[in-house]
Order: sequence, then C-alpha cells, then structure tokens
Amino acid sequence: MAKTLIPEATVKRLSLYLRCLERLREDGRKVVSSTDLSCHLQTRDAQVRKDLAYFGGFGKRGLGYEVEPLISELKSILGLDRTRKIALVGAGKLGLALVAYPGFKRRNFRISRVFDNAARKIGRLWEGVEIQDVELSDRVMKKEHIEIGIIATPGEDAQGVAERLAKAGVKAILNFAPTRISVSEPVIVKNVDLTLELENVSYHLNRADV
Amino acid sequence: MAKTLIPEATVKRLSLYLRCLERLREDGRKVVSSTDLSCHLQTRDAQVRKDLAYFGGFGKRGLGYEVEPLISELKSILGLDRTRKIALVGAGKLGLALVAYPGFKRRNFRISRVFDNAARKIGRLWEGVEIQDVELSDRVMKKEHIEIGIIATPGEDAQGVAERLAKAGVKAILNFAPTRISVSEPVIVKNVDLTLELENVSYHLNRADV
DNA sequence: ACTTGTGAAGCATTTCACAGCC
DNA sequence: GGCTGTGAAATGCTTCACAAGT
Repeated sequence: MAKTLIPEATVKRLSLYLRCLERLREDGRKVVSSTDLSCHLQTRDAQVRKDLAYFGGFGKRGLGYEVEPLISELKSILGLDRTRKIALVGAGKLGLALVAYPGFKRRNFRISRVFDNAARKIGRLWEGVEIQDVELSDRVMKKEHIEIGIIATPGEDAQGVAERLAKAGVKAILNFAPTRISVSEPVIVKNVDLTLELENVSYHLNRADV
Repeated sequence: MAKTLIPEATVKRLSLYLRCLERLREDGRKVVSSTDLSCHLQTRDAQVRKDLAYFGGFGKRGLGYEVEPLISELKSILGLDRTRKIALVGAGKLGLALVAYPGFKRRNFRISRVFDNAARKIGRLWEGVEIQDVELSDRVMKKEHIEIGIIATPGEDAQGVAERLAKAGVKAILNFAPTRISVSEPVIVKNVDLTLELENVSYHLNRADV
C-alpha cells in the first residue's frame, strides 16, 4: 500500500528541512524558495524540490513554499504529530543524559520508562521517572504499548537487552552501545555509534596533509 | 597529493570493519575472508574486498586477510594510531557523559579540556579534568595544539562556540547541539544530531501500516 | 578448491535544464 | 521575472563475474 519508492536519503533530509523551516519561521519568514532551503543545508535546490515533490505538490510556482503549512506536512509525514512512548535501558551517564535531552521532548518523543539491572540505581528518580529493575521491563512495556526501545548499556549487555526488547513487542530499537546488535523479530534497528563520527574526522585529518 | 577518489561510504565502513575484526580477534580468529566480514555487517563480500583494495592489497588469494595486520592497517588509515587531543565545550549532562564515554578513550581520543560558561560549574573536577571558563579556551587550546572541538552546549550557543573554536585553531568540530552550525574557516564540521535517527524511526513506523 | 582484486554491468541518487504556472 | 515540478543526463556506489594467485 505504501509507495516505498522514496529514497532513504530523501527521508533523512526531511528532518533537516524541518529544522531549517522552524528556524526561518522564528525569523518571521512566511514563504521560502527551494534555493533558500538548499543554501542552509548542503545540497542543491533541485534536490529540495524533488524531495518535497515525492510527498505532494506543496509549493506554488513563481512563489515558493509556505513555511507554516510545510512544517505541518513534514511533521505529519515523519509521524511527529503524535507522542511516541520510549523505554530506555541502561541508567548510566549516557542513558541519563538521553532521558534529560530536551531535543527528544521537543519532537514528541517521551521516555516514559527507564530500566537498569544495578540494585543501587533501582528506585531512584530521574527527571520524574523512576528507575526500575530491568526484569520488570517485559511486563511493563507490553502493558503500556511502548513502541521504541533505547539501549544505553555497556557494549557487552547490548545484544541481550535487544533480544529482550524485541520480545517485549518493541517495534524499533535505537542502540547507543558501541556493539552491533541483531534481532530476529521484524524490528527496526538503528545503531548510533558515537565514535564513528570521530573516527571519520580522524581519517580526514590524517589525509589533509598533517 | 592525497588520492581523494575513495568514496566516503567506504571510509565509513572502515570503522565497522575495524570493530568486527577486533571482535573476531577476541574469538581467536587469525584469518578472515571477505565473506566472513560481510556477513557480520550488512553488505556483500565484493564490497569488502573493493573497500580494502582501495588502500592496498592486504589479502592473500586463496587464503583471506590476516586479522592482526589488518587491524593495524585500518587503525593507521583512520589515524587511530596516535592520540588526538579534544576540547569539549558545554559541561551539561550530555557533555559530561561524553567526557566519561569509554569508547573515546579506547580509540585514543583524549578529552583533555572541558569548558563551560556557568560560574557554578567552573573549577569542578570531572573524570580528572577541571571544568574551565570558556573565556580561557582560546588561549589554552592554541597553546596545547588541540585538534578537535566537541560542542555539547544548548542549541542557541552552538554557533558562537563554533566560531570561537574555529578561531582557536581547531581543525575539526563535532557538534552535538541540535542546531546546524557553519564556519568560514577551513574546518571539518560534523553534526551529530541525536534526534535525527529517532525521527527516521518515527517515519518508518508511520509507514509500516500502523 | 578457495579466495582476492578488479573491469564491466547494474542500480540509486543527484544534478541539469526546461516546460508550465503565478 | 521568479519559482516549482519533472523527465533526461550525469554522477557515484554497489554487485556481478571472472581472471589470477596460493
């Protein structure tokens, strides 16, 4: 039913267009051209038009795109117009920083449950959420229909947690642990490896003379 | 002088090969084939061979690639065989989590300076590093030849910090703030937007029926 | 027999260029 | 005049298929 002919690269840029539009809106802009959008991101104007045209003719010829309606359209396309419940496993420094991260709330992502396996952490409150025993996660997550799981454990625990999350009926997993995970269930898995970008930088520094 | 004919996609995979090889080494493997490597990542064997061949004939026909030498080669290509000094600006929850992140140390990235502009944070110790006034950053960074800057401030401060880092002679900037930054100087800028992946997940959940 | 290295083919994405509309 | 939407061309990346080496 869904037309999956849309390039993944296009979908990734949608989020960037949304950010850019929100900034332009704050500056009071009512209408933007594809050229306006393209010069703030690093791409060509034709790319912007083609990307947006995949989802419908949002623009007006001779004029451009209206900022406010386009923001709404993009939010709807990205599914950001409704709240998504998230459970996070691993209440270490990184995990707790993610729970407090304002960028998630701003996009309607709500980390409503936090789990850990360390007795000394269980029961504590963080950002209004109680840290619970990971053993309870299966039941809680099924009952509350939590869609997304975030893994912020040490690398060696990541695979086990991933399998647990998958069994608990999660539809997507975001893995911040520096270990590749694989799941048999039909779950969307995204690995967010914080060192990858640094390694990439290191490579390019190495090449640029010295 | 540098042959820049190497696809960026290849460079990104190099880091993944390195991780995979280190795991295989722990399992006691001495030699691997391109097929071994490809099935752990999600790519084809020919891709692995082509990627590695860009940098030299590391493999032996009929046999495969020796694990230990290949790990060394990849580290050298990625510039991970020497320590890189990093300064982090923004001692909030995310910033401090990054300072403590073990994955960076493991790859020879050393966050040797931490800066903030909040008086109540300045002077505190974290992971053995003193949090310093961001006003001192220019002088300190130039003196210590710090190559990489990490921005972990709120979004509204990111652009200003980026310009400051660029003037302080940094060669690359990793921006964790949810705001696009741009710098005039010839600096490598990488935006690591933690919400991008979540938004991508949200899009795909939206498409997969409900 | 097994596995690399690589030109050639195939596929995906980006850019060009222009018709169509405001 | 300015700007979108879109086929067609160009570019870039991946996969195939096989010669060559061990």
